[in-house]
Amino acid sequence: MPFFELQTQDPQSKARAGKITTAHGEILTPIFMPVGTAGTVKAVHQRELTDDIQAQIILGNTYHLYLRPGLDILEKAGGLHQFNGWERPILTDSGGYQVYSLAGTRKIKEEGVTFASHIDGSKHLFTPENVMEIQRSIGADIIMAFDECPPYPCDYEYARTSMDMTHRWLKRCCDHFDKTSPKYGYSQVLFPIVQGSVYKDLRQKSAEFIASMNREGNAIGGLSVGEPHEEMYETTELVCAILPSDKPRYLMGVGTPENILECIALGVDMFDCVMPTRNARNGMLFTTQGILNMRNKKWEADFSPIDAELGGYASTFYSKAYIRHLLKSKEILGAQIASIHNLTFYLWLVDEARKHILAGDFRAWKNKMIPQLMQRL
RNA sequence: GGGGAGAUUCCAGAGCGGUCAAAUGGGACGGACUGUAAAUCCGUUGCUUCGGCUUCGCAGGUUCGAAUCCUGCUCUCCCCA
Repeated sequence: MPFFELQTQDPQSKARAGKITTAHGEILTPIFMPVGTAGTVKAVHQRELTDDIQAQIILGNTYHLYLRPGLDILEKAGGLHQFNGWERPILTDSGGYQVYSLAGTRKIKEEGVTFASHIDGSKHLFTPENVMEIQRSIGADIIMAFDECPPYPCDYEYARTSMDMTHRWLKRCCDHFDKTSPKYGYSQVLFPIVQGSVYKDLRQKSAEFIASMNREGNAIGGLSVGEPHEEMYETTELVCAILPSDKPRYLMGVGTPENILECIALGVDMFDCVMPTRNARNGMLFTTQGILNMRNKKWEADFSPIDAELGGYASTFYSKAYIRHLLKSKEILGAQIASIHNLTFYLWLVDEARKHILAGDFRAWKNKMIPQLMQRL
């Protein structure tokens, strides 16, 4: 069984539909992957993820899981799947994003990155080699290379130096990955990550290097860190043109519904983002009709459902007024319902995209949907 | 009946002669959030024609100047009977 099967190429864009096969099941692409950093998609049960949201794969995070609960517990459990009861595929990020987000508490060297734990301040060195080991212990189906996600803006010299180091780290990741074995009896694959900030020559060089490593799939990192959308799209387009079309392309950390549809049109197959869950907890709902800030007074007495058209229990059973009440009262159920709804919407979005790719009218559908989905209600 | 404490801007609660339209919380209203240090963070919250103008239980008074000091009144709360 091939890891990736390209099923349809949209005639009017670079959009594709495909199928990824892992030891824990298939993933139909394009796909959105809910983020479950600490072994949980925040505020959402596994059963809700499968039955209501129809998530096909979720993320975990190397840095967070290594610090807590720790590798001994994960290994005793038999890996993350056994530990959290999620039987479908898992992808783990390598901690490369924490090199960016925890910039204040880490130090980068050629050997690796030393983090001061955000939990207790203790020092931990992450190297390409031990990050592979940690991800073997976590047991994700897809694991990520250890990289540096540089900030934006980022001057050319920094971007180039950082990219070169990420490439050297990638070789070390691949070497170590290839000479080690899975710990739980099923296979894992390693995705390398394109860097190079917003510099086209660097991105081209990086994409060529990453493609040459010939792994089962490839990722684009270092975007959606504050750059203008145009730069994000141009960079994604340039990189997608170089990354092989017979392997899945994963755009890390993206994004808004608009970002996702535009990048599907550029040839991206996989996405992840904290936006549907974090923003849900903070009161923002994404719906088929547009974006709602549920804390706004205008929903105070609106007893219509969140999104009747989307369907699904959380989106149709509860009224806007009730959700507003829960969120304003900081009741836990508000975060739960909002998170389930937003993820249901995100999975609906990529499923619709896939259907329209298969039907051959993706581009027209995308152009019609973006203004509708992004309007503020 | 006796003794004591207090009334501050939506609420709680600082302030105790000028630097006070009045700290700090909360609430309310608005905003941010993109490989999660996030159930988090930020802003606004008396009126204004932006010169100022009315506020700190009520009424007087002292003072160059009062939320802050004095007198009376009204109302709360606590303790003992």
